[in-house]
This record gives sequence, C-alpha cells and structure tokens, in this order.
Amino acid sequence: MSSLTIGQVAKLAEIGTETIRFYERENLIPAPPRRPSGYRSYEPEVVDRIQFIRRAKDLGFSLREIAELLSLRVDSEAACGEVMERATSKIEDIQGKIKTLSRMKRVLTKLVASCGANEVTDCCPILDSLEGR
Amino acid sequence: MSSLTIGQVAKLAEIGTETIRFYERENLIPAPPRRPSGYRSYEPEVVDRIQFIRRAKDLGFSLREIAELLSLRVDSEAACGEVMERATSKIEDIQGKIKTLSRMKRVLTKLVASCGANEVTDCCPILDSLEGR
DNA sequence: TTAAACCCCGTAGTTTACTACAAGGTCAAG
DNA sequence: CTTGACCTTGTAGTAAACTACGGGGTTTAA
Repeated sequence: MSSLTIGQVAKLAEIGTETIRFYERENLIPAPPRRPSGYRSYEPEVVDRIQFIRRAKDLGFSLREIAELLSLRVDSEAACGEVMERATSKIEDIQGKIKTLSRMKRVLTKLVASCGANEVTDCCPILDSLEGR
Repeated sequence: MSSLTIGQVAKLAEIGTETIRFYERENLIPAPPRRPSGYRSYEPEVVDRIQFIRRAKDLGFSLREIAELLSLRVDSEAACGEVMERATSKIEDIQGKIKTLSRMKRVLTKLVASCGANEVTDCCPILDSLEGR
C-alpha cells in the first residue's frame, strides 16, 4: 500500500492536517481520491509538493504566486508560449531575489570580519547603510 | 532644509504614510524629532531604511527578523561576540535561501529551454518534481 | 484669509495564512 | 466489541502586516 492518510502526510511533511486541507481548498494541492469511508488517500509525492510550498513561502512568495509556480507546465503545444513567458518572468524575479540576498550576505560577512578584527570602538559597519539601491 | 515630512518620505519610499507610522510603532524605524506643531521631521536616510525593510520582506523575512537585522551593529566592545553570532546565523539563513532560489531558477530555466526546443507533446518537465529535499 | 492639502492620534477593519474547535463517523488493537 | 486514535465537514478564532477612517490641528499658496 503506497497510499497515505492525511495524518501520515502531515507527519512526513511536518505540517498540521488542517493546513493540508487548507492548501487543498486553496488549490495548492489537488483533491486526492477518497477511500469508501471518505478518508483522503494520498500518493507519497504530495509530500514533496507540500515541502516545495513551504520553501517557496519562506522565500517570500505568496500562496497565489506559489500556485502560479506550480501550474507552470505544458500539456498541449498551444500553451507553450504563455508558459515560457510566465516562467521567464519568474526567473527574473528569482534572479532579483538572489542578487539582493547576495548583497545582504556580503554586508553581513564584512560585519563579522570587522568584528573579528577586534576594531575596538564602534567596530562594525552599520547595516543601515545596506540597501540604498 | 534637508528634513522631510512623513508624506514626502512616503512618496520617496513608495509606501503609505500609515505604514510609516506603523513601522515606527513596531520599532522598525526610529521615532523622528518633531516640529513645534508636532509634525514628524525625517532625515532623508530613513527612505533607505524603509526600502531595506521592503526588500527584506519580499525575501521572506518577518518584521521581527528585519528588526533583528537592523539592530546588527556594535557600539561597545562587549556586544561584539553576540552580534557576530547573530550575524553568522543570519548569513547561514541567507545562504540557504540563495541555494533554494538557485535550484528553482535552474529548474525553470530547463523548463523554458525544453519549451523552446519544441518538444511537442507534454514538452516540459513538471515543476512538481522540483524539491524532493 | 481662507481653502486645499497636509499632518496628528486613536481605533477599527482587511487580507493572508493558518489554527482550533465541535459534532460526528471510521479503524485497528486488545 | 469496545475504546482510543484517527478521519470527516464546517465554522470560528488568531497573528502578522497593513489600511482605512474620524475628528481635529497646521501649512501654504492664491
């Protein structure tokens, strides 16, 4: 038996069962088939999908944006162009985030370095001056 | 006169005046001096700070975490060690985000590439399979 | 000197993303 | 064959981060 109950999925994905149902209502995960009793019956892959949602959320994507990311696929030739367009814009978005994070990291690294260098009074660059663009 | 009213700051930072007051209440920006009338009088640097907050928020940091980031500085020798510790943990956090974003970008790039390659039926890798750890 | 545009404070409402019941049905171990 | 852990739906409550009033005082440009 490769199918899981909602509770088993919740445990594997380290998330509450109500959050899974909430994601189902919000169309972030597909409604699974049901057992005769009405219990949801999940394939193990749903765990990956939930973990993807969690990671994306942690990166500042809203659930709406995550739904868009998850819908980026092509079934028919016709949709290809539109998907490419959306994917390309997401890539730019992501590239921007990476750039900002890299700058933040560089400033923090400098902060740590100057702290270590034992510059006694007022020894660290202030983070305030980080992002004046 | 280099000082700004809240409305001028709001316009420059592309944000509402109520949000600025909200950030003040939440200690994300310092309470500015007042004019005799009670009007807030800002130095232009506050605009940078607000933009930093906006960027950090977009990267998935909560306002609490942003407040922490903004407080990373050292005035006395004593605080140095603790600041270094906090900064180091933030660097790791940021590094993790960069890594996940890079993976997302790689998968999306592959998606776009395979779309362009004109693989007609079911031509794109599904994003579902993105983050199985 | 007055009217539009701005500021003050306080409180209340909204959106997003959960999180917690309540009332009841199901399953599996002893 | 029952009991405790688990599932169902639906509704309501919460936390974070704004956002929008209302009732008033201030500035500034005509």
